[in-house]
Amino acid sequence: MTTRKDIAERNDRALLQAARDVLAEDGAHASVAAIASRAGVGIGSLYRRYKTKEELFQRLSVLSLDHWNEAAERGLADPDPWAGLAAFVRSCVEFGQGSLSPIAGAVEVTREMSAKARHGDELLDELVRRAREAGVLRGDVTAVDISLLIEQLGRSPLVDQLRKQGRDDLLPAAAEARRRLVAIAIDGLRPGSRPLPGSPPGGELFTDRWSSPRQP
Amino acid sequence: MTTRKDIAERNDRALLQAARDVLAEDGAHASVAAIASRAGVGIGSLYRRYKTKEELFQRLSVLSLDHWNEAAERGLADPDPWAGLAAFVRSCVEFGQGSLSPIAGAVEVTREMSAKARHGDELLDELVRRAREAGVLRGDVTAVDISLLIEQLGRSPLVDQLRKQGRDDLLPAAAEARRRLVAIAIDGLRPGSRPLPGSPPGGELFTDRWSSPRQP
DNA sequence: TGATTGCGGAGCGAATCGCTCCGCTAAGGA
DNA sequence: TCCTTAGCGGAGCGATTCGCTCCGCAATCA
Repeated sequence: MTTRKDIAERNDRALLQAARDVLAEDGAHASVAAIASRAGVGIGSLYRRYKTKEELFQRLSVLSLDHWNEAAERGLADPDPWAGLAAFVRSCVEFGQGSLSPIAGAVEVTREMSAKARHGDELLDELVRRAREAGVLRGDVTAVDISLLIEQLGRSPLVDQLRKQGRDDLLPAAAEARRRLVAIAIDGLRPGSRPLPGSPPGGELFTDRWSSPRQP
Repeated sequence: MTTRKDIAERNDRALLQAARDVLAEDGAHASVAAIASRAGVGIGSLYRRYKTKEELFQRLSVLSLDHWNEAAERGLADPDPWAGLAAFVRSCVEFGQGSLSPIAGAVEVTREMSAKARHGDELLDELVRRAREAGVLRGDVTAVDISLLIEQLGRSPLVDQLRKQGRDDLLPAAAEARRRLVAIAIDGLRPGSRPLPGSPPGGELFTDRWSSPRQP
């Protein structure tokens, strides 16, 4: 038997996942109608849970930060420094961290969010430091590089395109191709003799993500 | 002295580059007003050159396919198989091939475009075959994987976000960080003992990109 | 200098936006 | 079993943004 509460919880989860999907496809222009439709939920139901579009996006941001931190903790708990780091990256990519970059500069950043972001930075720094000391990470790869890698891999243009064309039959193949791509990119982090171009990016790029002022 | 013709040509180049930039940031929702504004050109001037928005996007697609094919020819001309492949990928990423995926399924695909796309597929296949036979490419990396890698790296979320926040001072650092990221991803293509997950994607995924029917 | 080219942007109708409100279905209580 | 009511879906609101047209005016050519 499905109680009211069950339906509500299922709808809420569907809404959050749909919001991530639509954000990944449409970026900052993602509309609430598209999110509700993707979730298979009426617009009215969305607005009973979230007073405004911004409130939904803030909730999404907090959940995303929580996932980042939990994944980093799990990675640190792994005795193998490389396995821990790789699992962290993979988890963040699969969660869809990268799809949130369009709203990172658009939502009001609460004190809670910037505190969690700061903590997440520290955890990633530790993951990187541990992997580098163990010699399983390219010496010139920084935490900023990994953060950007996660963001860059967050979207799946091919999956988006196929879905818009209604080629649902090819979606599994596309998802698998994407998984291979992520594996390739992660392998690029392992030690190699080829130096990366340019100087390592400073911390300013990283810590600024959730704390910089909104565009007026 | 700047003649009328000079101004027209400069404007046309600015429009095409602006279109790529805005497409990378806003995806399929990119507006002509945003493109013209980014190019520093009036909307009227844009519409004298291109009758409709679709015509601009088609021109962009053809230029993109041309660049792909020329970059692949240059890569094949390089006696070093790995250097040729890496230069091809880097050139396509820098050109912004990835930013066109939102319109690939939206514009009317002409016979000319699908012919060029088919030729581009053959060139990439040859680049991959050559590199693999030379032993400078992971044995389980396919042409599809490389095509997806180019598409995935085509956007630069961090640069977009910083620009929207008006942090132009950080743009050079962000661009450099992106260059490092591309280098990391390309390095992942080199031979390694770690097998990629899943089975190699079939050609259906690849050749379908510019030839599949439009969504009704 | 007069003719003319072509640039920039105000403004058009149409489409889409975020959001409100309400009829109606179906779960809960007796 | 039947009434109550929680809560879902979507029509429709005003505001905004869309693609695109048209024209006044500055700058170039003859």
